[in-house]
Amino acid sequence: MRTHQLVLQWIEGQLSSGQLALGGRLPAERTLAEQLQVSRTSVREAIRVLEAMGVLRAGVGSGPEAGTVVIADPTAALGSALRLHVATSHLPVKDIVETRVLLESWAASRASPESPALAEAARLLEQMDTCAETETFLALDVRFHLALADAAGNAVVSAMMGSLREAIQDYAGRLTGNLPDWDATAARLRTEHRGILAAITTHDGGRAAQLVADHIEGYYAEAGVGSGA
Amino acid sequence: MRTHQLVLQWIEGQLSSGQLALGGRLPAERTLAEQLQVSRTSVREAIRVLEAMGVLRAGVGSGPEAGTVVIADPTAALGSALRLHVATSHLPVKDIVETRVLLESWAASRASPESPALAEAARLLEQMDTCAETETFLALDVRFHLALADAAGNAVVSAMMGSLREAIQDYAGRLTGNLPDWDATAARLRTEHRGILAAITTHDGGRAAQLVADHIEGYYAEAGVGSGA
DNA sequence: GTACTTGATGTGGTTGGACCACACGCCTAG
DNA sequence: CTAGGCGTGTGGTCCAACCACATCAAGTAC
Repeated sequence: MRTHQLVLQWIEGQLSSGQLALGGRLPAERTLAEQLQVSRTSVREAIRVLEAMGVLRAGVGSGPEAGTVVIADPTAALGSALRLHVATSHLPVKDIVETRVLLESWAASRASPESPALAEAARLLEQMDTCAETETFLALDVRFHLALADAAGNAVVSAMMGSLREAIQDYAGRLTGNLPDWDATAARLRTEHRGILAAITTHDGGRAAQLVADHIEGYYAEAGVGSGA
Repeated sequence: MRTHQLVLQWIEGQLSSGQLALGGRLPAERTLAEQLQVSRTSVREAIRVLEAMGVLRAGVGSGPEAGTVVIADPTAALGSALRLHVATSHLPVKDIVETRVLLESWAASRASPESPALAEAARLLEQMDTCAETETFLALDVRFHLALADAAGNAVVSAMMGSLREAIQDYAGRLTGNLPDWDATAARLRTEHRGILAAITTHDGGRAAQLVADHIEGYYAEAGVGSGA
């Protein structure tokens, strides 16, 4: 057992037992090193790993923002992991898109019309109507789809959706340049978004799922996947 | 930008550009530190992160097994990340099981009867028939379900399935103790497994998906979820 | 009395150097 | 030709020191 793994186990134990909860602060690195009878180096390596997994956040200085505190950002961990494995060409982009369709369709079919996340999605749609710049539109589009996923009320699906999005963010951004007529595409996206929202609010989960699948696959098809770009 | 993140970027760049591929070896820590003009500590922190994400594997000593080599184990990264966030009570086990049902049902509906993974699944079923010990049976059961997921041919879904399984492994193991009659349960599981495999080989994806969903949910229901255990 | 300056304190961030355990492969003694 | 030992290179660990930063308290000027 390597030393930093010992520290990892200790911290995970503190988390499991509830002695270290969300928002809680880890002892200072030097203090923790002395407590566990290991070097500060090993403590830092463990903290780095947990930081990469979205469990901790390290802040320098003094005061409430400083120190190493417990956060909960599953998306960060899954996202960078997926991105890295895409970089090694061992997770095809095709599979990521396919998985996203699967998760988001399911989320749409399960989304509750009364969910606050769905209200947020509706607000985002309104903002997209009065939005001219492509970049802003795309940012709102991302948030709309994430809100849609949240509306299903499954934290794991939400986290995975967010991480999938993050993993192919650069890729999707490049695709936008392939579109022949952005204004026409944006108009179509707006219409489809409204259709999805309408299907959910009328409790037609099956139709919502189908619309989401068509929406995503249609975009990637138009933006060049499969057409040589 | 913190120093170790610089190293992370460099390595990710090498991976993206293909100059560092699966099985390739990273320069020695001391060498890399000199190349990038950073301390060995920072290099090591970056390597730790990538190791936790299943991208690198560090080995001491000399020879082919030594050094820091590129691997591809997306499951490890996603699994430990999910497990940690379950520990912080921010990913309910219920959501994990629900997601597993979703992914595995989809995989069953998409599984190709000619897939090598499906043949592997069939072999595992035969072994389970001639298996007496509970522990061995459960180990084979895990491998059967993972093989089922692989048969869909989507690397992302496979990785996520594996990581979900890993994240709740301890939890599921504890559940087994709640079963009133293990032999009866094992017999039922065997029958259901065969039914799933039969549905796939007869190209009845819809039925396979439904059987998988019933199979998983039935097990958790019997083992105590929702019945106070 | 109030407002500003200044220093003490504590945090993570980074570095260089040192030593250890390990595994391989050469090289020598038999 | 064989068997053992030693050199070399790898990651693993630890230490001591220094830096940058943020806060807070004491002190000072007004």
